[in-house]
Amino acid sequence: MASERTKAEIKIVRRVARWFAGAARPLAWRTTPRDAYRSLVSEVMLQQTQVSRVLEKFDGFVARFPTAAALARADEGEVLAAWSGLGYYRRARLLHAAARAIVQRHAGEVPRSVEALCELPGVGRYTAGAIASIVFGRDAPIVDGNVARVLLRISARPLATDKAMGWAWKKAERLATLAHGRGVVGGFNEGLMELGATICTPASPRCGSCPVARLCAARAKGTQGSIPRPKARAAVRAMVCEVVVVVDRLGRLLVERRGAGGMWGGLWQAPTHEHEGGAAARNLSTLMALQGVRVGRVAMEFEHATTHRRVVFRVRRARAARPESLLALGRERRWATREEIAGLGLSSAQRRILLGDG
DNA sequence: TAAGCGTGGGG
DNA sequence: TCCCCAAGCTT
Repeated sequence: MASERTKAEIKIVRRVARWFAGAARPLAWRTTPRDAYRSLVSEVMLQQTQVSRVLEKFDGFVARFPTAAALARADEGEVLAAWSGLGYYRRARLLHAAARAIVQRHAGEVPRSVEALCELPGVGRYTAGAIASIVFGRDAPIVDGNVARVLLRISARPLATDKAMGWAWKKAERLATLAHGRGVVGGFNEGLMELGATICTPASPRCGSCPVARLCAARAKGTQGSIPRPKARAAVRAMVCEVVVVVDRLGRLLVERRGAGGMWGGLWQAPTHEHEGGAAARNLSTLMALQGVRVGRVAMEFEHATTHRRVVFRVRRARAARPESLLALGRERRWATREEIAGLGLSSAQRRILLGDG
């Protein structure tokens, strides 16, 4: 005999799955049948990233790397270039490592179990559950920001998303099992996310179009607008990037590769010196002067905001008299034409500086 | 555990 | 203009 809670949960499962069957947006990775590799790529791209941003990159990425084996064979530089502009670049390197693990440990086939998926680099509980349930129909829950928000509202729990993840996973687990028993776990899981992305949005949820509005406790109390509670704001640090765009006699530009860790890890840039600003700041123009480059006045300055930093880019231009003298110092450096630079992994700010885009 | 990691669009 | 964020993962 099902409890009242279970009866309500069964209704939620049925209505969300049925709604999604008719309301799913036709996205590039929603093929019939689903392809595990394409799902993996899309799920990693979608981590903390909006669908509209991913749509701009997904087709190009899977055209260039159509299988896990093809991705595994690629250089890391190629992968970062294909990821260029998407942000959170560590994901690209982890996805590359995941493809190599799939080739080495799973004969080139994306594994089907949550446990095996979780062992892949860059694949956590959410991504593993999404692939296991949506592609392979396994009994696995998923909780992302959308799902957490929808479940908090349905249960009228006034918590911040990040404080409610333990509760949300338990709730999602019960729901997923009920959905699995009815053969709709993938459609239910993805439907819950789709509901959060398109109807149960953070601001101004469209309850009039929601398939579970009559089962929603927050809706009944009118509190959906204040659930979830806002998260604590991340501290934002100020930073200055002193950049010199150096040109040689052939019109090529000097570029260097950033170290693997930290912000924009592994990406290419015009020679850049970062500091926190203020009186103690060393200046890249001084460093370049020591290397025989005469640096002009600031030619371009702009601000670039990230989640944790507010970065001022201060760009100077210079002409190299002895180009070879610049290559040995510090980071990996090379001279490159504009066409070559366009094919490198660049942050959006450096793309703007080096190529004038954006 | 909490901090670190990007981006461009929307309110 | 400014602040919020969006299909998280790693260390």
